[in-house]
Amino acid sequence: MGRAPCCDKTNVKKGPWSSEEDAKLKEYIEKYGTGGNWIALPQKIGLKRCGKSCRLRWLNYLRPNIKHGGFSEEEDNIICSLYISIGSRWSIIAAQLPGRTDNDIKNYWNTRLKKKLLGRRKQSQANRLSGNSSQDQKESNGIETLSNSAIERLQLHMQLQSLENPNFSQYDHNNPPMWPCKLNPIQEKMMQTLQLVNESSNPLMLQNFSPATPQKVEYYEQSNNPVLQQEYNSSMSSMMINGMENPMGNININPDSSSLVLESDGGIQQPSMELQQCWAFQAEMEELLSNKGATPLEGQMSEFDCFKDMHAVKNNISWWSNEFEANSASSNSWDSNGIHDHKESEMKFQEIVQGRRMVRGGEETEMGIFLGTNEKGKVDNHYGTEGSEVPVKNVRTIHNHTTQFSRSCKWRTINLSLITRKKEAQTLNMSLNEAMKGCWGRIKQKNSY
DNA sequence: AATGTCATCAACCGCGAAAGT
DNA sequence: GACTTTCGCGGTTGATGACAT
Repeated sequence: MGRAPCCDKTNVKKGPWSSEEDAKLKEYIEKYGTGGNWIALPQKIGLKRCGKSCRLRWLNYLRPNIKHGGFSEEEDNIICSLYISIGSRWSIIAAQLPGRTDNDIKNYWNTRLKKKLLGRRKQSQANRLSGNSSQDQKESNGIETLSNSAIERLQLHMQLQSLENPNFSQYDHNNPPMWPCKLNPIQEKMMQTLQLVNESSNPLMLQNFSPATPQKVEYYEQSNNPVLQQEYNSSMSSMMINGMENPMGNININPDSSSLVLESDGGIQQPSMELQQCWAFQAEMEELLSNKGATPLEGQMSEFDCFKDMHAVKNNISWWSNEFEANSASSNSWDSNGIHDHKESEMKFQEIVQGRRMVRGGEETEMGIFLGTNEKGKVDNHYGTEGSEVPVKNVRTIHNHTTQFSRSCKWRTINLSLITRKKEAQTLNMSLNEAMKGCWGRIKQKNSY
């Protein structure tokens, strides 16, 4: 049985909130609270909104002490560092930044910080290629040297921080610092967060990050930081529960090895599931950062370089097959499952796009009919009239204009829409063109080639 | 001025987890 | 234990505006 809808979709308003709606919601929640039931809330207030929408509006916008924009350098560092360490767990990251919402941070990361990071990475690569000194490379980017594990990255990050901040002791692989080394607020926050993450997901990891040495205990006890205090108390009580006097091991990083070995009294432990996931993520991040995906594999696109050329677009036609639909219907991610051989791609291309070749300005251009609908069947009329032909390479341009260049997913939904129409056509025993009526993208006359 | 490109961000959607029955 | 409802999260989208050509 499918999930029951949270509200009557036909009877709820969507889109931007008006100031009246905001005022109603704010006033009610400030007076009575949410009542522990967001779904029932809009009815009580008399708002024609979905409960989820109310919740989102309150949490991301109306709630008191929300900050918008103007991220500080320190906040940038925290976000970057935590993202590198724990990935896209925005709610956890947001918890470290008072007044910031997960949505805000997510947007900020996706639109700015990620690019900043990638920019630094590229600069670093350029430096390396141009034969800059090792010192230059070291200075160029902390990300460059980060690898292998969240913890190692974190420590390397701290190492880099120490170069900038003499108060922060240099990390020495052979002599790992005894706690407490003086952490700056960012590092402290990161450690706290990692600890909380580990605590919530893996008791073993907590053991490896909790106070072990007398110095560390003293540091916690003397700390005025309520978070540290609380953390200390909880880890102490955890010890009591487990009946362990000194359960903590040390983290031993072997500088010659890519692996992080966790040692405890019981010997070498396998890395936790959480940590392994972290590593897997790091590998992905590393790949992303090193731009390995810049040249799409056949039928596959990198997030930052989709539609790189006609050839790639054409090969991607294989997504239009029914098999691809079946695969993609249950997954939001790109993979190679929906990729079929090139011949099939060609056939689909010919069959669906009805391509032909023409010469324009001395340049041979492949023409096709562009489909400009999204998966809801909504037509984008930005470019002109129904059924127009468009240079296939222009599909990319249209796609750019209406849906943003880097959104490969949108391209997929466009394709899926075509699949849907094609199926309809099969079911109704009609031609694809008939089924597509009203759904072809529009190309402005002015844009004619 | 028209068109094209890109950035931004509020809001939506679907999913899994948690809580309730 | 099975099923339903609600919450919270992260991914994604669409509208809009700034800037470039």
